[in-house]
Amino acid sequence: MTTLGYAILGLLSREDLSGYDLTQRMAGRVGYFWSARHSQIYPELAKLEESGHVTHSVVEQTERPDKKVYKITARGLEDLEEWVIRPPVPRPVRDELTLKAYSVWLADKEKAARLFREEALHHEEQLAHYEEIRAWLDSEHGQELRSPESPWFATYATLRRGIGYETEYAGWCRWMADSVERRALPEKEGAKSSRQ
Amino acid sequence: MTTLGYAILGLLSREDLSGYDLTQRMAGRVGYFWSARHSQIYPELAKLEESGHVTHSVVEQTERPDKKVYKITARGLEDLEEWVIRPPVPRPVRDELTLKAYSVWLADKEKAARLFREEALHHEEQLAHYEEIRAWLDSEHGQELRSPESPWFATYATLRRGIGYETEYAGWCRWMADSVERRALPEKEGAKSSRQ
DNA sequence: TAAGTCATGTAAAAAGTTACATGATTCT
DNA sequence: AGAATCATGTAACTTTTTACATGACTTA
Repeated sequence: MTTLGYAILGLLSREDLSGYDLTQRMAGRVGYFWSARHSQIYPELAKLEESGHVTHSVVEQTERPDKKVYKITARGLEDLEEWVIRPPVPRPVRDELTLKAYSVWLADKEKAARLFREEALHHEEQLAHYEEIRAWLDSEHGQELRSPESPWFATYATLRRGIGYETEYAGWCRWMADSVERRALPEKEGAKSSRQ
Repeated sequence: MTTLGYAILGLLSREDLSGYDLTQRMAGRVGYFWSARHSQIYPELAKLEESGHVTHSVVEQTERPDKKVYKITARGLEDLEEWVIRPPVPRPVRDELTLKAYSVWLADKEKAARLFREEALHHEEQLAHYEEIRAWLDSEHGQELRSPESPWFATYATLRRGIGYETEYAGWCRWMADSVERRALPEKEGAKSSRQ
């Protein structure tokens, strides 16, 4: 099974969902660390059904088009559980902005600084968004967040990863912008700021 | 042009290289944030030559097979410079371990802790490797590291990103391992450690 | 009435990985 | 003698993105 298959099972282990619902979840939530378009999701659901990992039932609606609601099977849950603790095959990181940084010595410094400031803003916005979710999670599911058996703990765990990732990325972007303008702080200070 | 094309131009802007050399660089160095196999590199070089971004000359060798050494053209340098300051189209992040974390509530907690400890080790090893390179860079090119016109500054910039990334990732893995075993520190302490 | 949302698919193209293919030289 | 390195390619397959396709209902 593909990683996308497990991403779908991970969502269906929490609630029954239609292909359309899954597409929405893949844009937000899970989409922060794995994503897929509906053109990938619908065929994958068909494969998951054929292999016995999910089943579906048609839900008739009057005000909306009818929909197929998918449910994870016992087999699906088993395979998902087994996959979670299996070491992932290391995939190469691909980060275009860092690749740009590798050639930044050739570029117009003012424009480069503008680019990295702009990117820092994007990551800070994403960070603010994560912090909002964190505040909501904390107020609504405070206790469960510390219980590893709760799906809310798992949601919180991925959120923490997102917060750490964006914090580090935004800090690096700011350091880059300052550095290309030769406004870099002395070495030790610079290192501190990029790590927050 | 594809991002891979710019990755290749980024390497050729620093030195003339054969397809084989480029393949090596894509495994280390640039490979830390962009990578490609030789089966992708050779066809891409042909395209870059056709579009006038690179040229090649055959270097005859006696002790090794002859090789084609590629050189970036003025056109190639121009396009590379322009690409560096162009905002990257945001691509979705795909991180399988974080996806696993999203379903960790279903898994055997002891095995999950083992997984995250193992992954923490991998990231700590990568971090140690980066720190070695940093020490070497500092001793060999100390002054140039602060000059944004120097390729060594650009190398150092990407290295800093790698160090920040691995530091954050390893910290999160440790926090995950501790948390699934319910050995998590109180909230504020946990947050501190995951950010290093 | 036009734009947006709900809902599900298929097709074509691009990007990336794995496998196939060859051959000389060098190191163990 | 066999494994590893240097050196360059192609083919098949998988994964992902973009585009094509349709249609009902709802909101502005």
